[in-house]
Amino acid sequence: MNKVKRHTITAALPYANGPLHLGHIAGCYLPADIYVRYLKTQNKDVVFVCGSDEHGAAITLRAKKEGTTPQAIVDKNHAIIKKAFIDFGIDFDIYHRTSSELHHETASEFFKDLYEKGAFEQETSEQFYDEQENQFLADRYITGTCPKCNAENAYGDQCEKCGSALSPTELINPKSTISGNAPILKETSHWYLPMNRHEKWLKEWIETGKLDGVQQHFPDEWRKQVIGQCKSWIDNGLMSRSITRDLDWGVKVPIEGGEGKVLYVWFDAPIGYISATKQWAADNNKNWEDYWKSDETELIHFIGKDNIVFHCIIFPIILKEKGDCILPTNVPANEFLNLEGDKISTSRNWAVWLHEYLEDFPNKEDELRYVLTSIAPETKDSEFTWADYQARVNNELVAIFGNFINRSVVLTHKYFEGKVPTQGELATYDEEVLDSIDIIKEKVNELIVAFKFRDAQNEAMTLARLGNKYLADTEPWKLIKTDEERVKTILNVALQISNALSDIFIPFLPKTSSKLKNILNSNGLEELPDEHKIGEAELLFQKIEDEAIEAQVEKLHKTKVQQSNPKAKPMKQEITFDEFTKMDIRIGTILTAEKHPDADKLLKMTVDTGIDTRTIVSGIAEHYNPADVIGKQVSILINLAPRKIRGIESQGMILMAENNEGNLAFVSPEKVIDNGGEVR
RNA sequence: GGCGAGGUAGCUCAGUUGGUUAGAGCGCUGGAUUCAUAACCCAGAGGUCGGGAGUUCAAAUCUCCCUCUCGCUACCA
Repeated sequence: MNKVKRHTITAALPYANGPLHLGHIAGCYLPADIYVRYLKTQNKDVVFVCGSDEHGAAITLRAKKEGTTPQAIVDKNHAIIKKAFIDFGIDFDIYHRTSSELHHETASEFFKDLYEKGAFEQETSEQFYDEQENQFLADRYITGTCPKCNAENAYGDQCEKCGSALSPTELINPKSTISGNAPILKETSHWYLPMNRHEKWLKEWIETGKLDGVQQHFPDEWRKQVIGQCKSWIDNGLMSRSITRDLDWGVKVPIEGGEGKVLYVWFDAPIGYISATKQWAADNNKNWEDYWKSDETELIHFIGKDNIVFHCIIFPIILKEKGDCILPTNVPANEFLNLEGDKISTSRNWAVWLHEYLEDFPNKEDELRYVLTSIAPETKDSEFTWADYQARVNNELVAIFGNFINRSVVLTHKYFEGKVPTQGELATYDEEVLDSIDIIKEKVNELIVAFKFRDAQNEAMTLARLGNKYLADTEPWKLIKTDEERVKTILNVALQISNALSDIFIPFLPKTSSKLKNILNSNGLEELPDEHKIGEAELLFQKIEDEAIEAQVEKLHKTKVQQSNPKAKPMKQEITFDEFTKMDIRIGTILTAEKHPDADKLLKMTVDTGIDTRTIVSGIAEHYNPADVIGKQVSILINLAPRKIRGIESQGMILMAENNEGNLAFVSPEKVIDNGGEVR
């Protein structure tokens, strides 16, 4: 690529369906913010865009459930998220939203343009339709029994109980969530992005960094897991993906035949980066096209690993089809952040919410930034624990950084009335220390540019460590009795280090940096001049007390307990006795059991039902070893229509009880019953 | 099952194209010190680099097999 003149930095658009947790912050917003703040210290031309992703069926569904409008839902969440970002100090140039008029316009134009270029294929298929409401039902508007785990109220695209991805037609007893009626299948037409057309250039672009023969990025600079994941996708063959939906909340499909349809969220959301840039450009007298269409612009997407396919495959296809847009220069996706030994989970409420942290730890934004950067999941999943948070704040920020500043400032006040003492003749040691300031700065910069923020921050801390060592080695508190001139030089050097720290930490700890600059009275000063008056000593960081940490751990576990003992599911619809007697449930004995040869979760069993011996395939391999189930008496639904599962016909269903954690147990008779005994 | 990424000191992590006694920060132990938020400074202990086999003069690093964790994916009546 040509010389980089400007930078377009994006951070994944948060979904306006709930608040942000620490995983989001560590995953993309904090690294993006560090990178951007660094670029700005270098006076680079940079725009940092983000915004709320406000479309999608999940939001309309929620609105319905809460008896409000989708707009009200997103207005509320947009405000919460935006405020949390501002309070925390993520410094977007613009935090936009996809429900804005400008975004609709932009996404609409994009679609139309690509449509006219023949980038899409139209396909007709059968989809569920609610006759009473006269509308097609998006995946999320259909619930039914999950075909995988039998949970009630699985959505048409996903079962939240077992996490399986579904398609609506797989659901058992599908129901429209709008009218409650059973939907019918009806033909509808949608547009698809035929991604297979793009496999060849994508593969070359990912693997070699070349696009149409031009070096566009350097794969060595990309994270291994990003390249690996992309190759995996491409090598498995890219499928056509539908980019429209029958829904009325979203960006309207702007072409003939598109009535009643909107763009699917993942098509519309990344374009949000562009519409945000447009808005920012309009507000700041800039030309947005410079930031998306110039090959002198570096485009960086900060995301979590769950977003790799969208940013490295789908969005690049869209951008390339558009013709005049640049492709991302790098996509430094982070892995996941775990919490206290478990995955972060919104549904189980196993999370530390950003807005709650900001309330519980006022004015400790930088402490959280420091810890999250120290443990950033850059190369593998990492773990946040409150004990570690406390240790890092107390042992590193307080003891090393804060302490060094405090001792330098206190000594200056004590001996020289708060004025920077004149630098006398420098000893070799002084020169070495002063030289290492620039060396460390240079190293930090190199690491930031390579997206190694964890290492970069650690390198920055070495300057504070060096400062402490310098004071310990030179012992000005002793020398003051014998050699005041020497002490002047020593403290001058210590203050120059302090000042350098205020610069070097700008990207990582912006609030601390400006606090330090206030203490040193050094805004805009690269070096502190002789006799410069500094402010009073003030602690940069406070220790985190044990009680505060214990309270957080307790809070976390308490909310989890609440969630893991939810109320039992509501009763299903009433049925008649007749309907009940249709089910023929018998006691049977498992005779043989083996793992299904082609599936991990399935056991193939033969059972004696008293009537016959038959084969049943059941998804319990993760809960039971074959050897342990042989001989067990179980309840079997024997008149269920046979069905082939992964190549083997299953003739009935073994009844299982399931607890809140998804653990399974056989429903067995309390004493031995003859095989074939009826359950009624 | 397929694919991708990981498994390195108590904890969080580095280890570039294979090369001398495997590193950092924190924690731990001991020492020194008092300017400083019992902070800082010095020293030390601590690792058969997930397990096994192979290639090589030489393997944490390359190859194969196994195993565990995370993600994507298939299967779950």
